[in-house]
Amino acid sequence: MKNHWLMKSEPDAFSIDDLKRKKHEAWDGVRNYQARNYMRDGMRVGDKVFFYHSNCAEPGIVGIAEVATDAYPDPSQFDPKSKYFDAGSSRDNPRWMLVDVKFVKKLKRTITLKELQADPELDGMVLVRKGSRLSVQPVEAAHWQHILTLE
DNA sequence: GCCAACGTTGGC
DNA sequence: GCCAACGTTGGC
Repeated sequence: MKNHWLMKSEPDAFSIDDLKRKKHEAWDGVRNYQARNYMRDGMRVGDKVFFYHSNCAEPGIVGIAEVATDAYPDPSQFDPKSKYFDAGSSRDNPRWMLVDVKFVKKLKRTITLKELQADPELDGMVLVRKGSRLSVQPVEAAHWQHILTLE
């Protein structure tokens, strides 16, 4: 049984169009343990991912991606020049893991946060929980299916 | 740009 | 182990 996920990205930094162009992307820079754990322990190659635009004029789900690799150490944690450098991590015992994702499709329209919040079918979804900031989060199968019907 | 909510750090 | 201070996320 495959799991479903949602991953947030700021479109100014990396948008669904960037993923479409590059086809494939290492999801680096996650520095939250819960999000890391989902990538490291929960994700399997082939799992589907909602691509979500955050911190922008119209936050919402804009596309679908797919987990393309197993988890491996995020290279940026070892790079002193990277803003994601973590002096507390070592190659022997890396703190941060990531997966690569690949482009599947761009939705015909943005399914906005506003409509997701207003939809009673999505009660309890991590994304719409008050104060939820997780940038990598699981999506229940029923919620996934329902959201697909909204496109 | 503001600020509420949350996670992390570090003093004690 | 508590909790205040700080930094970050992300909607608005």
